[in-house]
Amino acid sequence: MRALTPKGAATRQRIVEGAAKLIRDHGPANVGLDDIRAATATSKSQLFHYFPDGKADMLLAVAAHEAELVLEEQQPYLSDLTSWAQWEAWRDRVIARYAAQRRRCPLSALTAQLGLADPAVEEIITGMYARWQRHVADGVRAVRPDADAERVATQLIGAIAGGATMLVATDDIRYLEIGLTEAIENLRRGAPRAMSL
Amino acid sequence: MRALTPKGAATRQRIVEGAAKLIRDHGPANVGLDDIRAATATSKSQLFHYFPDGKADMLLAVAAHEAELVLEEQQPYLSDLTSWAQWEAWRDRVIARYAAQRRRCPLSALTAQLGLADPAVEEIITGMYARWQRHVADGVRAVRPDADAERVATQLIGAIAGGATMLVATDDIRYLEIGLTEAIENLRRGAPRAMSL
DNA sequence: GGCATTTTGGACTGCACAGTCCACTTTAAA
DNA sequence: TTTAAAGTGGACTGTGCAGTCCAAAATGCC
Repeated sequence: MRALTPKGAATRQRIVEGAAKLIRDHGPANVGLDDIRAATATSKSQLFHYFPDGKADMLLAVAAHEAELVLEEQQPYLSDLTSWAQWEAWRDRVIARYAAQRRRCPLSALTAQLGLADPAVEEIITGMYARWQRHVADGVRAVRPDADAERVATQLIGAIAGGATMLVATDDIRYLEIGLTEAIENLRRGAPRAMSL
Repeated sequence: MRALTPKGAATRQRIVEGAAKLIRDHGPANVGLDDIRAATATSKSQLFHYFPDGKADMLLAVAAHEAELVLEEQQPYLSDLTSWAQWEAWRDRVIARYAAQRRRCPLSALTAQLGLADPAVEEIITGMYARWQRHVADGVRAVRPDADAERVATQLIGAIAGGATMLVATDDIRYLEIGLTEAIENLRRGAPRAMSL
């Protein structure tokens, strides 16, 4: 797998992006290797050349790719939540992104397909959430140094996850709008300290 | 499909419950009709006798069954959120239920498998959430008549959905604990009115 | 230019698994 | 007790699709 020539790397990239698009459009369950082959102008042997462990291997690469996009699409705000204005811009970006995507959440579809049992999948997902939450916690510390940043960040990530889940389930963006808005509002007006459950 | 004798109804029920258990344990993708046949002591012809449209038909019945359970397991609290003590008992029940289930969320797994494209699946899911949210909104009106009950209920359902999603993704119950606790706390101390986004 | 390695084409294999078929048995109503 | 309908058993079929194989072409290195 090492020693990829530029040409090879380009092909591999083409496969990942082509597969990602197909999966976004039709769902992982409805996309076969032949579809990917056709959409990316490749042959069966190429697919297995770049992903020796087969389809699972490939979907894993697609999942990693999608996870990366999730965070990238929140930039530059996510890395710079240093003012309430930035927080609002971030919130609007997140809501707009999910509103555009509607029910098509490639990442949740992929993980459901691959199964969290696979440690590699789990690593991708938990890693992404960890980075996401770290950025948010940094932002909390910037605007509310007295707050329990980790707790607030946990609440915020949970609100987004819930909004996304409900969006997929009911095609209604309000769960995300309300959940995220209230959570930020909550942070803004008070400063929740660690408390017992 | 009408004219089910008691024996037939029992068999059908046995199939649904047996399939539900298998799916909870192994995930819908890893359960075939032969597994269900073996686990429920039935034959292929019985499966298709009771579910003429095949596997999808059967998984639909399983999904409806699981959706029913989700609400039932929150009773009697969910229908009687008339005091803060009841609210806390409800919260504890919800958290305990998900803590016990850990990553195995049969409903999300099933819907991911069946796809929300199917109107029958969507009906089951949206119907369940609608009933859930209605109960919660009733509870809000009982303890905070001045609050925007629908908005608060939306926030609460979103927090639970997010907690469940993060539990599946990261095997960490704190998202649910914190999200639900903060949302209730938020309701308790203030009374959010409708506000512009 | 020549040799090794990477990249590519596409036919072929294997099988898991949903779905079919028909014969047999049990149930229940008249 | 007869008989029509519901219930049951299990072998069989068809196929969609992941994965294999080998041979040919392009590429890179000395």
